[in-house]
Amino acid sequence: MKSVRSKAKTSKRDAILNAMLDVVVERGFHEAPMSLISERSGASAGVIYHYFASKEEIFQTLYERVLALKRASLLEGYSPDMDAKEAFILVWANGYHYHRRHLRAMRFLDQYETAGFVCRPDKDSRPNKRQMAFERRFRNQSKGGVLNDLPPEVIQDLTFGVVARLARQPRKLSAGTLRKVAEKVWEAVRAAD
Amino acid sequence: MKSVRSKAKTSKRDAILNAMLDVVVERGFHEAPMSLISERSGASAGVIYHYFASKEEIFQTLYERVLALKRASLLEGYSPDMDAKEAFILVWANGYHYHRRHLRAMRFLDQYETAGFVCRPDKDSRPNKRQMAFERRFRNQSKGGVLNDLPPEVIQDLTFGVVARLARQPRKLSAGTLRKVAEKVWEAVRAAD
Amino acid sequence: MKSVRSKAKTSKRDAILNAMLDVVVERGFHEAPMSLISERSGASAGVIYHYFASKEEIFQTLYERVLALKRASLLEGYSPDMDAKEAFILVWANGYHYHRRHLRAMRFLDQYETAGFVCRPDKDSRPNKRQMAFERRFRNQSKGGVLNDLPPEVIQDLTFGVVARLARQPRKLSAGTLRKVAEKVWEAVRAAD
Amino acid sequence: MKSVRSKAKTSKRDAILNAMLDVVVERGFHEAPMSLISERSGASAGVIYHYFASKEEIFQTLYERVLALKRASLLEGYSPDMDAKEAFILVWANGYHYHRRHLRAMRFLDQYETAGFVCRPDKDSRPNKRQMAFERRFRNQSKGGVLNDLPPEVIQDLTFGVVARLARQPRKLSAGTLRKVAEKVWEAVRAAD
DNA sequence: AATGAATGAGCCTTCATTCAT
DNA sequence: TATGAATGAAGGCTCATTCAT
Repeated sequence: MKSVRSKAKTSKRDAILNAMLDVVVERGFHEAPMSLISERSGASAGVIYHYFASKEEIFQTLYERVLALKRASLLEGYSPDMDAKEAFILVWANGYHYHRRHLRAMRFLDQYETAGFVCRPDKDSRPNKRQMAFERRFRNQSKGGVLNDLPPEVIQDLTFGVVARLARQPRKLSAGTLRKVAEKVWEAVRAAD
Repeated sequence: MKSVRSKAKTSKRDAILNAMLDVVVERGFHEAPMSLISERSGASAGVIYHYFASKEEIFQTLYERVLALKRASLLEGYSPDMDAKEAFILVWANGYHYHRRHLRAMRFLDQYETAGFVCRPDKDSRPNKRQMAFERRFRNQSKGGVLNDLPPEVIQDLTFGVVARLARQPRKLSAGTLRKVAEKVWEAVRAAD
Repeated sequence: MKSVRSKAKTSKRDAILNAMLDVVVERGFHEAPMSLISERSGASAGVIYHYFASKEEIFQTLYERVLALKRASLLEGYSPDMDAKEAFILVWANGYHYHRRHLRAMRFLDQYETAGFVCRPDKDSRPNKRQMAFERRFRNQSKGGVLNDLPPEVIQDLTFGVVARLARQPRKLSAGTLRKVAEKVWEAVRAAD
Repeated sequence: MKSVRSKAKTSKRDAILNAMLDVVVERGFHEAPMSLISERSGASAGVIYHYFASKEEIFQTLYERVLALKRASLLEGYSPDMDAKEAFILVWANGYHYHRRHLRAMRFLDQYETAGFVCRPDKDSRPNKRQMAFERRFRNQSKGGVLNDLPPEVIQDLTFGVVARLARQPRKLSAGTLRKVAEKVWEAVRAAD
């Protein structure tokens, strides 16, 4: 009994979040009235406020959920034993595929961020050990990492920035092209020999 | 005086456009009520509709104006005699500086586009001869250009995509760093020897 | 209680319609702002749009409701056995009294029609058998009826047109006068002996 | 010079009145914005207020002008020597033709009156001698006139009311029909022998 | 948990009118 | 006389949110 109930609960909450995601992606932040969320999610105007304190909170929740998703699966298949270049290419391609699989969520992120919402620094993102080890390896040469000494935001942009935008393109890149691009990017950010 | 009148006229129209640009950049498309535009521009709620048919038209006008600006100044200082690499770096840096000088306008563009407004293909953008010559030079190797054969959207992203995002970063890059990044990018997109 | 709710619901909808009727009659179509309807009906500005899609729709609904009312009660007391003249006088007087009882509704109708609103032909007005029999009897002599051969619109005007306008006069006619007028009208439209 | 000027003046004033008449007839009192009057009349928004103190005054002026027109030509062709019945029929038919010739003006009148505008009793309508003589003749029998003793508003309605409505019908009545109707009406209102 | 009627501030826009020129 | 930019008070309508049920 309980589980059924709490499942229904969960699924209604999710329905609301999903409806909001869809609507924002399809129509933009403006033109995302609660009435539409209500209609699409199947939740009445009233209950929505049982699950969320305000419209803002739905955005916030969605934002955090999407961010969390994003952090999750980049390191799939990675092991510290791998050659640095191969590791980079793997993670980069992971990023590409991840973005393509979650295009709607990514577009929501875009909107959320460009629309100027306050993006409070993501508190839940304590990197786990694996992630920390990865980050320690892929940092500037001067800090003992395998990357060159361009400023971090530049590195960030050349790597994840590029992949994020490529993934948004309508045409999917072939595995071969993807690898070629990854190699070019690697050349741009790797430490000099 | 006619000039006074027409100047006042022009400036009020401009004041409206500028107010809208500012407000959208500062607060997003949502939360850009006409009342605020009115207040900031110094134009009464009523006159705005003397200059523009609707809020939408203000957006549209702004969008076109910003696009036109953007097209304008990339090739400054470029001459066909220049070495390809140097030319690339020059234009790339032009892009960087241009974006930084017009950050607000660029942010508006971002918003306009990510917010899902219909972006009708820019009809006024007939490239002039100089631009066409430039484009002929900087195209894929297989088409006789100086760039490698990665797909155009990839090239686009590696070059202008990167520069656009870097320019949005809060910290301004030094001339040295800028040049270094440009060189890396150039290595990524240039045709193989 | 369900009945309470649905009653409240109904009565609020009705309150809106009544308020609109009153306001339009008292002040005309122009000068019938929604704010006043809201105030008079006791419905907030917002809920009105819960019951009606637009101001126009209120007009439309009112118009149809009034038309339906009008069709209802002309033949009260009429029986085919009655002498034609007496029948005519009865129905004519029915019309008079009906109009006087629903003066406000009739004035609304006047306004609606003279103000140039589109009056789509009243679809719900299928005459029942009794009405059809009546109409068959009271038609032109050449078609087997008891009326003379003046064109239908003239007949219409001499009978219902006259009664409608008389009913709008401030002073109520006495039963005697009413009968006298009805007889005069009957003389004007009856078939020659 | 002067005459030219004052003629232009007059014609602009008239243009405004005519534009208003047209617009009100075509679109109703609501939806008759000054901007449209300005456009249709060729007078700028500003000058209109040189000729009229307010929108209301335009209505008022128009109303009085139309009323005056109406009074003007009913007695054309009438002479006291005529037989009462013939006189009645003549004047009645005059009314018919007059209304048909000035349908737009009449519709304006309808609108003005049904829209509930205050209709101050028409002060300029001092009947001239001829009119007074006519009215003295066509009054109740008990007051020495040639009409029966139905109440004045009833008489009014049976005569002018009927003719006014008939004239608004799309189809024009033939001279023959017109005469027949006039005779019927005459029978309804004339004094008993 | 859930409904959906209700609220009322606020949104975009219109429009009668004024006023500098 | 004439212009038309400017004003600002509504106007119709939307929408996040609340609340009785």
